[in-house]
Amino acid sequence: MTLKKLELSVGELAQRAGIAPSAVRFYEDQGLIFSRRTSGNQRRYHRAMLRRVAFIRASQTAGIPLAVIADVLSELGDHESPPKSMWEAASKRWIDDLNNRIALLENMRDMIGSCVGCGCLSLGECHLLNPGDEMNKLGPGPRRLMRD
Amino acid sequence: MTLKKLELSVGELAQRAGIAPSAVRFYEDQGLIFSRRTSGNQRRYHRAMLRRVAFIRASQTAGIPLAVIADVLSELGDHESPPKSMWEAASKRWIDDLNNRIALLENMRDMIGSCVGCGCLSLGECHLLNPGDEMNKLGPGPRRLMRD
DNA sequence: TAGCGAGTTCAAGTTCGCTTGAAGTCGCCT
DNA sequence: AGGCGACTTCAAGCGAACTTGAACTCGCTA
Repeated sequence: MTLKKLELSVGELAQRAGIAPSAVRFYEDQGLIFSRRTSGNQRRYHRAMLRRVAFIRASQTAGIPLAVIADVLSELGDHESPPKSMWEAASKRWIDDLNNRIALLENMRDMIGSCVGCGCLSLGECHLLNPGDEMNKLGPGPRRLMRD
Repeated sequence: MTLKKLELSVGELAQRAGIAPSAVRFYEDQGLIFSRRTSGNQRRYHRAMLRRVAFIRASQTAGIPLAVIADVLSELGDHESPPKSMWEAASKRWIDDLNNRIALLENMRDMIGSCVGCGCLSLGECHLLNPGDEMNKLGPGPRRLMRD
């Protein structure tokens, strides 16, 4: 019946993307998405923003901070057809990062697995708890799970 | 020459664990580690706390929030020989969680890999950006990368 | 025993990723 | 034309994980 809208209000985008309207505005403030305004100053989002939000959420799920997502997204630009080379570079960045994070988690998991039942928190022979500085090097600062 | 100390001050523990003294105190406030006090009210940590801090940092690196770490650690208790069954349960919890997170990251990576060069942020055929609700289901709330 | 680097507490500040609230405006349906 | 739900901005608040600063005390060394 109704024909497919190509512009969405904040509330519509929010609902269809599965996030709160406040989050949509927040993302726009942060330069992650953009909109045009109606004569009455209301936001109107192109349907493409749905995909952009999906990309943002997916990236977040992988633990990538908004600032980094914004960075990649801004390199992609506001235009409709982003340069392929840019997207390739961004993808490489993502993948390298994801691979690092996956490796870390796998190490954790395997170490914990080998720990089961050893009671190692009070004994001395666990290689999770005596990792020879490996872990210390990897996560020194505050909540820096990733990035540079 | 000097014999191995079995108690460490805040600063010593901090340095040897590779974190700031303020972080050490913070962890103690949060019940992640504990100490005895000297007659002059200064903290003295048992060497075992080094391992505990290593464990905390390792867990954090895997993206596990302090509250959860504290939870597991408190179940393990302050005593020297934690019940094996408890440690097994905790390990299972960790491993399940890690496996979930690893799967998520691998999906992300593979999707991005298959995206290289497709320019999909503006085109319509990318399965990263049109994941059929998969991703939306997985990461709906704010920064909830994990937990329950 | 004096000095001073390291320790103490407590309150406030910081970043991230939003949410909430107040005060007011828009736009669509009847 | 009126009504009311959805929109607007701006400021403040929140929880996690710490850091910073002020004001003061300890404890080891010379």
